Amino acid sequence: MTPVNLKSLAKELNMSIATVSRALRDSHEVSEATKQRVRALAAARHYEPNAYASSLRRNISKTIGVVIPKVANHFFALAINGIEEAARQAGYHVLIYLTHDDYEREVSIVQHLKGGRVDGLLMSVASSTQDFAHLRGLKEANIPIVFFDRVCAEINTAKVTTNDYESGYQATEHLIRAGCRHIAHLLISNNLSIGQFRQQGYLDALMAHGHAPDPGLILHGVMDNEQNVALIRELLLRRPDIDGIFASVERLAISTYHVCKELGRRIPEDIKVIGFSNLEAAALLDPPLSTITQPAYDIGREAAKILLRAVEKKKAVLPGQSVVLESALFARRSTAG
Amino acid sequence: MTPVNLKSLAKELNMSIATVSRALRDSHEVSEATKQRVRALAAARHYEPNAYASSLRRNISKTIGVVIPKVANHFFALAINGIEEAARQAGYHVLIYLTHDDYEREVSIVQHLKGGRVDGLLMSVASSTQDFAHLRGLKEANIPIVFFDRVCAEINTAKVTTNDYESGYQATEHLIRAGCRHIAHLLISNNLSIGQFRQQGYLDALMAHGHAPDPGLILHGVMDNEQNVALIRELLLRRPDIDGIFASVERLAISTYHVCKELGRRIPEDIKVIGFSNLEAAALLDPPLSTITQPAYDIGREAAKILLRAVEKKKAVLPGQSVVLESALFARRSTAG
DNA sequence: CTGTTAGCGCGTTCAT
DNA sequence: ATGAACGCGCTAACAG
Repeated sequence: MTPVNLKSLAKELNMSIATVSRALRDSHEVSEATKQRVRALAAARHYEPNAYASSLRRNISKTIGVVIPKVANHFFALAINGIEEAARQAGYHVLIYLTHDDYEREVSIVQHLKGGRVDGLLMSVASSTQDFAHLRGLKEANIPIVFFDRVCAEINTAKVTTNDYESGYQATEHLIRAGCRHIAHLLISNNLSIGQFRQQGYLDALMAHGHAPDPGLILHGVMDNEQNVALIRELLLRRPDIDGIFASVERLAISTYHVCKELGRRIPEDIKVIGFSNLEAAALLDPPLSTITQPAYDIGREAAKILLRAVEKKKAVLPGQSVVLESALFARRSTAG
Repeated sequence: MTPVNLKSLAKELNMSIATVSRALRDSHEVSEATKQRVRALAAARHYEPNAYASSLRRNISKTIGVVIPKVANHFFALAINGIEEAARQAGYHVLIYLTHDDYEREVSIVQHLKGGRVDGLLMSVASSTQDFAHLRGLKEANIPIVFFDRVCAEINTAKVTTNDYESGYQATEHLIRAGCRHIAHLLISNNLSIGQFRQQGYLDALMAHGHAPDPGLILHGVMDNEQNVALIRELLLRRPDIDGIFASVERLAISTYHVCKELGRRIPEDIKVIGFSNLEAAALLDPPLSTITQPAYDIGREAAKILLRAVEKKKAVLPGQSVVLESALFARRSTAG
């Protein structure tokens, strides 16, 4: 099995390696006749350039890395879809890394990536991440980074998010208008900016409509879903006055459904529910779940395009622009007045 | 910004590049003292080896490619999760490529990958793929491949699937036992083996219980979901005797729900439904959807492990072993007797 | 237009 | 136990 590379092609064609290389890259400084011969043989031999040799020489990998907490989550799956699309169109490859929301793993991944395996990085930070030293080093490594959805405020670079504050406000206002007087807010307890924005929207909407925020109505969920179910059950039993729930995370909305069924609390008659969710089947739930749905595909695509633009220009540092795409509110029977 | 590489480290330590390289690779032919010094400086300078130089030299990329139709699908998302886990544990990187069930794209991707960018390939073939020439070339390129879920029978290599025939049989039998007399089967019309296996299970189950298979009850869906809804509507109107539906694909099951609601056909009173689905929220649908659920994470993980074992052994060709994992049937209210 | 030469950063000889 | 030298496959600078 003789290897098919520039050298073997050049030998068979009786020309230099450089000429073959130029011909295949369609250089203007090579005759059309030569190009034809080279291309013909390359096709016949099924020549494929060695990506690593090329990367090493040009110091460009034509690869971007995507670091996300998880992939078994409709939001991230759709985002990857958008990222892959943008990357493919630009001739880039996509490396996937999952942090599982683990800080150590995130650090390890990012550290490794500084070795030059990727030309740029797309990232949604892990919820457990608080120290961002590992991200600062990227600038020195000449690797631009674009955050999407779960951004890191401390790093000055491009960010693509959704209008989380407004969405939280709208969701809460929607419940208020549907007649809810005691609206609980379920969120995952971490230091992610999106959670904070959504919560602030919730709080401000309450205030704007003359409802006094009640700390006892805010439930901080955890990673383990079993525990969340227990926490929600406890909350609903402790506060039977709750007549509305705004879940900041899809999983908490789903768990709310389970608990309500268990406790015999009817949705939406007893409690109205709305949640952040990208669940396709939300409309088919029993009852249908009202949702705030993020344009996940567009977020991924937009973030990738911004990154690739920077990569092409060899800009290691991106301007701290913040692109905000809008989520959509789908009111369904779960919040019917 | 002086680059941090073996050369710069060697210069600063007053030793040769070779020694630094050996020390970092923990070679036994270098003194412990030297190792300490090298490692200390490498850590201080945040040295990361250049993956491409290493790959070029060793002819090993420590990277596997995953080629799948889509990622915004719970099955594939979970599979990637399993793949990434196995890869990470073995120190491998994961490149993702989406075919969108397009044959041309699949060929283009596979062709490109022959350039040596990956050490191995995991693949679920596109539904439109009929010619497998592009896959045969992989053996010459020394790239082992493992198929999962959507396998290619014509290529002799390892495959990881679920027991699709048995699942189709069980699903149908479940409907029969629930009292259904006219069971329709919805599948996506393509040449994928899984669809054929599931259909055969359906047919055999009917026969085994004395039901004569009726071609008029088998609906071949298409890619476009709008059309599927129309086709299902037409089928239910044309055959009001249908009292059971076995959907071979999640999306068709969901569409069935929509059509039934539209036509006022109650589930499960009028029609009982069961479908292949990895939808987490299936239990919360209205009414709950009975499902055949594949162990997607395990499929991905298992496939990756088999591939990585071959990669480590530099085996370009894998024995044609077929690993079959079992799906689980979750009977819910949608098929209640 | 084409050939020669010189690396990219690393791992592996072969010396010593 | 360490260093010098070569080459993986490719691209770019410089000749001619």
